[in-house]
Amino acid sequence: MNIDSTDRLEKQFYTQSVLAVARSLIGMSLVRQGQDDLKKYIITEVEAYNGPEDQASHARMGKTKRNQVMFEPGGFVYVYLIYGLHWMLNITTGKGQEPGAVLIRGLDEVKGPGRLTKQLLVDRSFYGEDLTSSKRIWVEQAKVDRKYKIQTTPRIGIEYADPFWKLKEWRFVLVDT
DNA sequence: ACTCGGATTCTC
DNA sequence: AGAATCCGAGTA
Repeated sequence: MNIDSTDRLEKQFYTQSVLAVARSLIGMSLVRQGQDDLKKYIITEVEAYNGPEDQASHARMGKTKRNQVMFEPGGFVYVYLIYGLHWMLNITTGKGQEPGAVLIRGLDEVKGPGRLTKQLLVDRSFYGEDLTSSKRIWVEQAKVDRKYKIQTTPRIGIEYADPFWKLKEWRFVLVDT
């Protein structure tokens, strides 16, 4: 089997709206190719962060050194360090006009955005990685048959945002049925 | 140059 | 409930 699976998601998937991408990523496989091992993890929890008007998003202050990849067309990795301790893994979305990113918060084996980057060895070296061509990380359609529904809730850890944005149900969680 | 605080996790 | 621990962003 080809190591670079033909099931890899292509550019047009990521250039959809951030909400469409976030919802669709639930149940898909996050693939991590290491030195001599390839692992696939089902994505079970994500959050959508939208353009400058979203007062919970890093894009709220416009384009900066840290968030600049959010302003590119979708399909890139956006990683940043939070609390000086944890790397957050995001996937950028949109056509390039409107910044957007989906935070990967949980996998079937790994609960928590900080824990999963630690387990998958994702750090700042992944900033800007192209998911449509990377040799070490990408997303593909999961092959396993799994019955589930998608639950939505407000996003976690954004107490700084005003209620209008804090209350938006832009967190998506896989719930087995 | 200096301050502030965060899309979290672990331990007490 | 508090600590750990870094650096980007805002202010000047």
